[in-house]
Amino acid sequence: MPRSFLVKKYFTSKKPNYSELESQADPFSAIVPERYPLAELPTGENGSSESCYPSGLVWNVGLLPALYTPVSPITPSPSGPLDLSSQSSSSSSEEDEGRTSDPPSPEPADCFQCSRCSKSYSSPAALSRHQLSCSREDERVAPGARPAFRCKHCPKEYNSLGALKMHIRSHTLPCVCTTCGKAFSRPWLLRGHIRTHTGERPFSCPHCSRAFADRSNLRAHLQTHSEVKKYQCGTCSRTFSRMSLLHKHNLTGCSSA
DNA sequence: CTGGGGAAGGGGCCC
DNA sequence: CGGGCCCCTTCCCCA
Repeated sequence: MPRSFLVKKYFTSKKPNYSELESQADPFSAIVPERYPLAELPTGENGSSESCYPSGLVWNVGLLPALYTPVSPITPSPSGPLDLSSQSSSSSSEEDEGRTSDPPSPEPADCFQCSRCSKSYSSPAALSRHQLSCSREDERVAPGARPAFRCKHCPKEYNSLGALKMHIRSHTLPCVCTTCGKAFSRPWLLRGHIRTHTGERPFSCPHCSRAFADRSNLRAHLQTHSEVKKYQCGTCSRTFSRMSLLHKHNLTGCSSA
């Protein structure tokens, strides 16, 4: 599956107006809201609240047999699923025609592809990073017993139908932003995305005036206020606020190494 | 070049 | 079983 964050962003308003958000009286209430502060779904001309369609509308459960392969040793049932090659191709063409989160592929394809899951990356380093987690994932999925459900869009396998269904959403991308048409696998991903349109930032830093649309980004930001950061280089003991920074540090060669 | 912010993906857990 | 949320992770972009 193409990963949307590998393609150039096409949203225009990159920097929201922070001043609109600094008026929050109690930053802690914003950090730990009593209820998760759902972004208001756009209404009116920006679209209806149905930007993410209820599962019954777009996510047609009846299609499931066409989307996974039960590989149960008890029920081989080769005649069970539909012709999945045509199914998956029609589905992927559907993604290609607007359901995908990617812009219409003006760029050359990434040429470093994972042999396990077929994801593509633009550099060998990115691919090798991915393969670390991908192989761990395989081991997790199949520590000994063979998983029961296999995705028809990629080689991933799961030992529960629920897990597979969840995964398949990443192919079907049923949650569509009515503002920009971008599609997402889960409603809360769409809600987070909608905040990029509305500028809503419910997660405020208690130490400074910054606010964030995403709790994880706030968490990463909080590391920048900490003297000793979470991720430490084993060689030089330098600490970093993000694992990606530590990884970069290691890639570029720790000076103490 | 580096650090940090923004945006997004996905598995796991809980209800 | 499904939806919602948490948490971690990844990558891009920019100052």
